[in-house]
Amino acid sequence: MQMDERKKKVLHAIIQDYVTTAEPVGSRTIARKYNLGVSSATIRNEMADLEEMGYIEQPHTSSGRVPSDKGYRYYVDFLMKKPRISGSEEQYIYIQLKENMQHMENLFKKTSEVLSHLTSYLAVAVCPMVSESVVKQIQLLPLDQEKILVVLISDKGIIDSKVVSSTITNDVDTLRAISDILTEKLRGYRLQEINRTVLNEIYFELAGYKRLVKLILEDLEDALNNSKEKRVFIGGTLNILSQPEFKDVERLRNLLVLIDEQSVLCKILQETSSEKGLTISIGGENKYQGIHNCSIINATYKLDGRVLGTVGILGPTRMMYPKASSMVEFITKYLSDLLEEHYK
Amino acid sequence: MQMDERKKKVLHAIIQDYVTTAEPVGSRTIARKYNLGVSSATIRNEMADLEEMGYIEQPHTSSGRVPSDKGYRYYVDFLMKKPRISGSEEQYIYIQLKENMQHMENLFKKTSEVLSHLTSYLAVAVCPMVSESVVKQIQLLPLDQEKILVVLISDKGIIDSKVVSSTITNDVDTLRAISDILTEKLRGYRLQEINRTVLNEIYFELAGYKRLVKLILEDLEDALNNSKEKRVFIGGTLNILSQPEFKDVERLRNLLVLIDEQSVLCKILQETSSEKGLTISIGGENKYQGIHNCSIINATYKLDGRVLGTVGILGPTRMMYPKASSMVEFITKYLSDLLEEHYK
DNA sequence: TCTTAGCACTCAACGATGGAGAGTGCTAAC
DNA sequence: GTTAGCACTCTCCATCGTTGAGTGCTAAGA
Repeated sequence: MQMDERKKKVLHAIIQDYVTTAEPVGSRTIARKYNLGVSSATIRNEMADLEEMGYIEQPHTSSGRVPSDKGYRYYVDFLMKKPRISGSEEQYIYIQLKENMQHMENLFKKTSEVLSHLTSYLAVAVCPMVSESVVKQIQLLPLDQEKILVVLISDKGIIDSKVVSSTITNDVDTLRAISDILTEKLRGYRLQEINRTVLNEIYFELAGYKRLVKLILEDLEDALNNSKEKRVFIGGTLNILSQPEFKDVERLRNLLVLIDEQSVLCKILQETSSEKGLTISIGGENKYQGIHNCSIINATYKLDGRVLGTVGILGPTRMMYPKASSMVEFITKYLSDLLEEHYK
Repeated sequence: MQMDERKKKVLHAIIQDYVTTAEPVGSRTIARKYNLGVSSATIRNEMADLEEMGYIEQPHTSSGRVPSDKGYRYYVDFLMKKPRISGSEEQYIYIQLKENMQHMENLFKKTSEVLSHLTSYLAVAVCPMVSESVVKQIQLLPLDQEKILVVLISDKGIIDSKVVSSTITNDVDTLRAISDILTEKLRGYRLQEINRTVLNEIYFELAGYKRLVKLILEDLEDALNNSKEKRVFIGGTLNILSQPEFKDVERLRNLLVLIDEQSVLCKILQETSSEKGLTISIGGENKYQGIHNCSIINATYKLDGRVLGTVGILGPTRMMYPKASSMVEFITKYLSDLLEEHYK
């Protein structure tokens, strides 16, 4: 069977209607609300065809039709038009994000808030991974007799600070000297690139402070390992409660588990995203079982051509794809611009 | 009417049964399961009395009884015995918390996780307020041509670091000099005590860097203001989904709003807690409307005799008060010990 | 050949009906 | 003061029409 113009229009109408009402759509509704110039009987025939082709489904005989994953996929790929986002929304994004440029974490926290607020879905923003950062400076500060503060500064201003206990020294000048050597040796490396050779050099030069250096390097490694779970921000948890598909507590649980275990969510987002712009995963296309009735729209932001992280939206399969897509696209583009401007 | 021994036993039995089953308790159930040595008819008479006194309620004629807020209050005040927590639980707490002593934030995050895990309710841990901290050191580090990193170190190792833009200077030695002056002037003050006089002194001594100093002091103030919302950790969100009282999405929403707006939750906890140990607020005793069907058990932890913060449990009014109380009490006591040991 | 009006059919949703069961209050006997 | 017995109440649950939205099919019309 072929997908002719009228079938496309009918499919489009069904999806539009279903997305707003969340109720199965009948042939009469289509004939009345979307004037395609034909009667409900004709629509009925088209719908039977669309069902045969797998684009729509019938929850039970004698109910209206509901789009299938395949139907949404066709819609997303060929039918929908991404709207330009409105001037006021644009302004809102500009203001909110610019205000929070200072701290990387605040920036992405705000991003998730803004995105969820503008779309009424769940929004997820993944901070740039520490492992992608380039070491800029390491500074040791004496806290008191036995404690030293280690501050790690990266090119993107990501800072990890940690208190390390050491009885070896707390002399300001000694610590400064150690800081300088560490900085000199490690500057310019990405955290994940730091290798045996460099470490050996450091151990050699700072032979007298081996224990202390070891603690500091362990700290670095910790920062690497912990970074993943720490750096996911989720906004709009409450929004999902308004969606009729989550009126059922058991379904809700699936999602809340994800929110609770941020690392899983992060992984899903990372895996889904592709290098080139916007990605949309619909229902069963998602690998993770728990979100087979959800869709994810996400996009990556970049600095210097390198992909730094992902921002996305998670909502029911019955989602306002055009608006959500525009939002995600716009916000990641703007994030890239901001980062470029600020850290270049 | 008087509260005699048998009435106490009946009330105790009703509460015990209702807490485990979540179903209204009938006279026969009491007579069968809790051998009080009398028949169901006698229990029935006692229950009628207890209802008249306001300790129990009947959802509708011909259903069993349910404890009222007043009933729980009587139970908590006079009937329940707080159990000693088990050795394995004790060990679990010791290990989990000790492992996370390094970072204040990790410690309290873990506290909320441990507490929620051991009780199956929602657990909330409030980090020591920054405003209670005493300034120990302020350090300025040059990041690049235009940016300076401000690190604030307090007596309890709480650190706030922020990037400040300034074109005035980025000379290492100048910054060090400024750091020293700031540290000297502010050391020993609690953040909330920093007053006009001190600030004027600082402005006077650092007249040439007024703009920079102003930025830094604004940073301090920010740290103060933001600290509240940042420093609440909530564990066990998923636990509440298992409670039958939250099978209804609308009720659930009330709680999730609280979790989303952590500042409110924090405030509730602060207001509820009293100086002297454990506090229990039952149902309607809570001021906040949204949790009139919840109870809060919380206690404060201290350092040096000063109350630093609060740790608590939030669950349905139908709660395992004895176990939860013991847990909260034990964990706050242990937190106090840990802090004493570590920061004294 | 495509479109449409008409009609019989299906099925979820809703409300009414009527036991079954759990629990109560009251009374009278112990 | 306690208890057995009994009538009564009310929720819960399953059953059963009724209603209404929607379908598929057929036959007539363009």
